[in-house]
This record gives sequence, structure tokens and C-alpha cells, in this order.
Amino acid sequence: MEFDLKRIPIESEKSIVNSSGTSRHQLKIIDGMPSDVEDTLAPPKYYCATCPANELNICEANNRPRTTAFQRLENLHLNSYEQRIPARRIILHPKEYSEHMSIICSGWAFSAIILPDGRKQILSFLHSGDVVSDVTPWMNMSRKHVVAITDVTLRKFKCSEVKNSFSKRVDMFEIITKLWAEERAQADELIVSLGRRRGEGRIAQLILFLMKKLVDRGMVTGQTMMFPLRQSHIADATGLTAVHVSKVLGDFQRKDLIRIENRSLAILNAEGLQRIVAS
Amino acid sequence: MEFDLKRIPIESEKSIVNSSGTSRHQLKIIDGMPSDVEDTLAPPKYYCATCPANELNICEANNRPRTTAFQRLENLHLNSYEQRIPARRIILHPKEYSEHMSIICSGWAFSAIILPDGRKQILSFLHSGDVVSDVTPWMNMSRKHVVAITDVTLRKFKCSEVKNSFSKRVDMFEIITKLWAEERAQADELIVSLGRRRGEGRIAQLILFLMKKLVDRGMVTGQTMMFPLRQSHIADATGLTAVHVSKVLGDFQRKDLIRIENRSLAILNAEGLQRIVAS
DNA sequence: CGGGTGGTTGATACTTATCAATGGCTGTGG
DNA sequence: CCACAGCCATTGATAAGTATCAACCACCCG
Repeated sequence: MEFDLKRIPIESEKSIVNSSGTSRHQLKIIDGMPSDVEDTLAPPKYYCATCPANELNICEANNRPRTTAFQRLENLHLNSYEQRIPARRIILHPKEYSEHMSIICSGWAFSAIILPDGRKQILSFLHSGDVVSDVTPWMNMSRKHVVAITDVTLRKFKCSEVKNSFSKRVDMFEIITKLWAEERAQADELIVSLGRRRGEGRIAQLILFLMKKLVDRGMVTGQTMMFPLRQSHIADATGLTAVHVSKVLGDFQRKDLIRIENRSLAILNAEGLQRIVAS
Repeated sequence: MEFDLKRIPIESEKSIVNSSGTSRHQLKIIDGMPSDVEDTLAPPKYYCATCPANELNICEANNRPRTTAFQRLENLHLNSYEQRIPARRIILHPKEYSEHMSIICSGWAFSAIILPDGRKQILSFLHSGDVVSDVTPWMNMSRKHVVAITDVTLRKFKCSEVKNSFSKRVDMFEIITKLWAEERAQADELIVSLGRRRGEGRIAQLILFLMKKLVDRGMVTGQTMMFPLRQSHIADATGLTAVHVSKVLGDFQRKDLIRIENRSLAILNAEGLQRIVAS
């Protein structure tokens, strides 16, 4: 197992580190201090049951109760290793070349584009099972920042190995296509939200989307989810300011649409939220 | 050549036809009257020189002066046929099942998501060489509307044939990945624009983007391009209203940044526009 | 205890939508 | 050839939605 266990070196883009943003409400993003980042060869922690990447069958972790249409594919048992990344660390820099493809095992992260002047637009939130950056072993340069929101654990695969095992099976293309189409559909949905909905609608849509995603993955039962997002994350995802987000969320709570407490969010009135989205 | 020359039947979604929009400035989209749509077996008109799909080498048309990294692939000479579609016709309905993959040979079109209440968000503009809907022969259901802006000619390939010839060559993965990444990067750029730029910036960005795209494809020399877009198209692409677009474009012209006349647009001051984009 | 982070609130300014009226242009039918 | 109807663009007045600024509070953690 001749694996490079060292973290891919980061050409420190200090300009991003403390993104010298517009207000003190900007979250400080901390550049990856290698000493904080833990790589382990230890056997994977088995979050895999809820991992959509399960379908790819590239993970050596074997604890997979999920049965899907794709389980007929043999298990590829690719080599992989785990990496733990503390909250707020940058997982991936844009233009950083990497020989590995990573899948999130636990925690929340986001991918974003950061403009030269510090403005930031979050493109997507990543959860257990999501592939970091764009889904493909044929492109190993990210166009985006990927940043840990909570502590995150990753499982990393070597692109070349993934590529090899993929080229052996034609149906892999279908699976990748499906994952890609899903991601693209989410991007399109975001475009519609930003282009054609007002603040209220964008935020309501985001909340419903996150809840649905976590429920679909079996990471939530009932209508309450863990919610580590700061209001500034919501602002950066919806194209609003943190101040405005605060006002809208306040409204939502006063109208008993949602309830936020202890870093968790409960949806009290999904129909109400849906109505706001449809606007 | 047992090809189905009939147009894929359209389950007429009349609700869309005259999208009963918000104002009389909504463009009327005309549902495809089959009699207006011309299919021909005639040999392809040779727009292929500027066709990026050239790289895919799936087209039977042989007139291809472009030399690219991918020309080493043999010509696949797939069967195809041409279709002409008049301006304003719907080329593709969302959820419409199709066995064909189409590439634009001439004309302008757009892909968009239309909300139940008639609001419309344009996701991308399509030009000669662009693949209609999402790039993949493994998904034959569109999630979007695709609508002709000017008269458009398409060349249509059978998904199954494309799929077959693709599975024979591993490097196709890479080509498709590249096309896909390009499209995705454009979507991300749009997200940033809608989320983090004001009207001015969004419009300036769109103009620069379109110019660059057409120049890259050799469809434009100099700084003047054919510009068949109505202001309402720009509005639907930038998440603004047609009225506001009119005011901003007026501004741009008064400041000698651009000049629009006779359905053509000249960029007089690219740096100025760029400065507005950076805001 | 003090400092940093995150959230709330109110006052004000800016950006964009909405509404309404006008005029140019184009294609069509009498 | 003219009249008319749509479509498209422009402009001004007003309203709505968000950003910006500033002050304050609550909390956590060293």
C-alpha cells in the first residue's frame, strides 16, 4: 500500500485566510495547518450506511446495509485512507492539484467561490457521502474552495486507481452521470432561487432542501435536524447579508414556521415554508 | 438507415405556451407545431468548422478544418439528421423523453426553468456546437425547457448509437468530463453573478461572456457580434426585469461602453465593462 | 475578567420592481 | 398603400426589498 499519506501541500493563499471581508460578521476561515490535520490508516469508521457514495462501490469499508440497484456491481475494494479536518479549515483550494478524490464521511462543509474583494458565494453544502469538489476522477483540479464547517472526516481515494477500476466497467458511466445530473440539478435550482426569488423564498427553500437531503440519507428522523450553520453561511449561500438573514429567520420563528435552538432546526410548518418558496 | 424521422411527440404543456406572464413584456413562446419543424436527410450544412462538438467526432459531416487534441480519435461517422426549427419554438420540454441527442448547428437558443407562476430563469444560451440539454447520452430526459431564439438548425444523433461508440473508447470519458466541467463552471459563474453582483455587473458579465464565447468559436471577429437577444431575454438570464435592463443598457450606451444597433452589439470599452463586473 | 464570535434591532440609503404612459417598428389584411 | 395590432424599448413616479451602519447583548473560552 504505497500511499502518500502527507497532505497535499497547500500554496498558502493568505489573501483568503482572513478574508478581510466587508464586516466583522464574516466568518474567519483558517488555512490548513498541517499539524491539525490528521491522516490515519485505521479502518474506516462506518458511516457508510448512509453514504450515497455507497453506490459507487469504491470504498473498502464493508459495512453497507443499503441495498441499491447498483449493489450488483462487485465491490472494488479500493485503497483509501481517512483524514480528519477541524472546523473552519480549508479542505481544498481552487487550482490546487490533487491526486486524490475525497468523499465526506462525517460533518458539514461547503464549496464556494470567493471573489477577489472578499465577497463569497456558497455553491453547495456537503454532507456525509458527498464527493468533495466535482465528481470525477478525470479532473484533479478544483475550481472552488471547499471549507469545513464542523469537524469533518474524509475518505480519500487515489484518482488513478478509481479511474482504472472505472474503465473496466461501462455501467460506471451511468452511475457517474446520475450523480453529476443530481449535482447539476441542484445548481440549477440555486440559480432559479437567486434569480427569481426574494430573500424569504431563498431561505425557506434552503431550509427545506437541507432537511430533505438529510432525511433522504437517513441522517434525520422527524422534523428536527442538527444545524451547525451560522447565519453568515446562510447569507453567503442565498446571496443576502447576515443582517437580513437574521431578520428573516426571526420572522420565520415568530410565525412558527421553524424553531432554531441549540444548533438544531425544527420545521414546524413545512407547507407554510413551501408557500413562501412558491411565493 | 432506419431512423425515426418524426419529431418526438410533445405532450403539449399549454400552460407554458403563452406563459401568461407577469407583464406584456414576456416573450411569447410558441409550442412546436410539427408542420413548422422541418426534418431533412439532406447532407449536413457545414457549420462544423466552428463546432466544438467537432471534438466529439460523432458527426458524419466531414468538413472539419479544426485541428484539436482530439482529432486523433477516428471519425465515428454516426448517422444523424438535420432539423430546422423556427424562432420562438420550443425545442425541448422538461420531462420529455427523447431517444436523440441534439447539437446546435446554427442560430441562438436558450435553456430555462419556468416556474408554475410564469417566472422564468434562463440557465444558458446555446450556440452552434452546443449540446442541447445536458451533455450525455445516458440521460434522455431533459429537466429544462430549451427554446429557439432565432431560427435554429439541429443535428440529431441517436443516443443508443452514441452510447455504443463511446463505450468502445475509454478516452471519451475525458472528453465528456471536459465538456461537462465547462458547463458546470458556467453555471457556477452564473450563481456568483446572481448572488453577489448587482444588475449592472450581471449584465456586463453576460455581455462579456457572450462575446468571449463567440470569439472563441471563431464566430466573431472584431468587437461586434450579432445580437438577437431581446431585453427580456437578458432580464430572464440576469434575474432582473426588462424595464431595469433597458435602463442599465441605456446607461452603458450613454457611457460609451457598448453600442447596440441593428440587432448587433459592439463592445467599445471592455475594460470599463470588466471594472463594472468586478464592481 | 476580557476579547472574540454570533445574533438582534433600528435608522437610513441604495437598488430594483411595479405601474403607467408613450412611441417606434413590423407584419398583416383590407 | 394604409390602418391596425402586437411586440419591443424607453421614461418617470412610486413602492418594495435589501444593504449598510451602528449600537448592543449574549455567549463561550482562555
